[in-house]
Amino acid sequence: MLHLYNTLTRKKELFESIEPQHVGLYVCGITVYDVCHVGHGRVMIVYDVLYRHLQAMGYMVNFVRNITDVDDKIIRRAAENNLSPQALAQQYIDEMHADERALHVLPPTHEPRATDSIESMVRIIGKLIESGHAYAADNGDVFYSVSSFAEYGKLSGRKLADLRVGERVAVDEHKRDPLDFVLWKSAKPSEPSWESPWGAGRPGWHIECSAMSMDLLGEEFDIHGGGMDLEFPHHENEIAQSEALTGGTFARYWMHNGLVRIDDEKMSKSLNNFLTLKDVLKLYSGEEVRTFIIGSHYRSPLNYLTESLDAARTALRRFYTALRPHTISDSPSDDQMDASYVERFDAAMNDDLNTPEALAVMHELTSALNKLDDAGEPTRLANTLSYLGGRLGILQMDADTVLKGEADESGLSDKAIDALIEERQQTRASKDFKRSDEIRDELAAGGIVLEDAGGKTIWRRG
RNA sequence: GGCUGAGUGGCAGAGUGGCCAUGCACCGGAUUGCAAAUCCGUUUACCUCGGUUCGACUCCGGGCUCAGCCUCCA
Repeated sequence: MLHLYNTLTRKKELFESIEPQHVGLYVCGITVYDVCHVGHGRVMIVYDVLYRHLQAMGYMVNFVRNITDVDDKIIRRAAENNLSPQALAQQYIDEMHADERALHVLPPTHEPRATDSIESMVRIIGKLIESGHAYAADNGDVFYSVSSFAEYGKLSGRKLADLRVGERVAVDEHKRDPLDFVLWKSAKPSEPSWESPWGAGRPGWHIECSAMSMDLLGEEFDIHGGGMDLEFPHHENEIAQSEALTGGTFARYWMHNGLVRIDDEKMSKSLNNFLTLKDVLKLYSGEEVRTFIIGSHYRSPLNYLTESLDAARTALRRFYTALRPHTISDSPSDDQMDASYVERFDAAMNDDLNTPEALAVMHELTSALNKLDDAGEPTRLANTLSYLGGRLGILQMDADTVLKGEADESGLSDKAIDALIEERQQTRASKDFKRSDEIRDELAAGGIVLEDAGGKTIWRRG
């Protein structure tokens, strides 16, 4: 019984899919004119967790996450770098995929590019003009007429009269109403363009999501997600275009994730205070970043704090330390797991993806696992912990490998460490504790921590 | 100005009308040659003012503060 908070109704609602056992999910992806920042990482991870949870519930999920590969900023950046817009976009698409892999984000079912759906956009725009919802200006731009759609504002809860038009941005003289937005932009000579009944041009931003989602999910689908900053105007405009076109409902459930802050200030490209995923991934593993992000609820603002990233690192170390001595089944059956923890985990996830609560269940499970001796069937709990980690996209690596980490260039090799540990064992056996402690200090200076357990010594980095 | 949403212990962060979140940090203890890891225990809380109630951090109302959107933005 999954409940999701629906921005349309401002309430948590029971999720019911249009078709039993199938879910259509559309997420606004990235405009590829620069490398991804932590905010993009949050979107990737939040909807990846939703995707995994829906699949775990038994749904066949058609997950579409688009790529915006034609846009003013792409054109400008490409010109600055003497690249074609296509080449620039491709470069950042590759970078984005590398970031996603590092964060253990599953590929969506479809990853359409705006430029592959131009025909659909032109078709939709044509129909909107026919039905009086859009008009072509004499300069070749086509605008959507906001006043033609009676329900405009229903997602973001605003009334047309309340919007502060022109306060921050000059109003385009070609618009009949200042709130009208562009569907088709006439192209300047050097820009990428496509032929249309209104002359050579390129699509506006909002229309592409309507076209791609309808192409791949149909006119009405289950869930539409994206960052909170897209709620207005982007998603409001998507609804206006799509529902004016079809006369029906566009997306049933609208989900919006909270924004990432840094030093308690909004992170954005225009403020130039954004932290790129690549920079963060130099300091923390993808799994650590992921754990940090699911450590708060997806609708809350998330402040990037070194302390919080460190806490995520410590939490993962605790999980992996508990798993380390056990042999884990890759896909454990129900009777190889402890149902009570799985139930509590599911209950948390079904409550609008309460991942912090889900992690709390995993921590309690870890405590229980650490308390058990061999007679208490610790493997069951270890399997459960590993399984639940997988549900969130973490804990899927070999514990020993993760905890040992990788030697940096100047660091001690695994072989050298093993040799020192062997020497320490001998000095300890002969009660030469002065020397054995020297060895341990030496290793500690190289970031190696020793743990003596059950007559054996194991080690980890960091 | 309009529309959203939020205010929880040293930090992060859930949740509930009356009983413990959880993790990290701190303190005490167990274990250890000493550590590490682990376990046990203790400490610190619910912005403010009213109201409802036997009882509110939890419900209702006012106030204060903060954030997002109203411009491109995930």
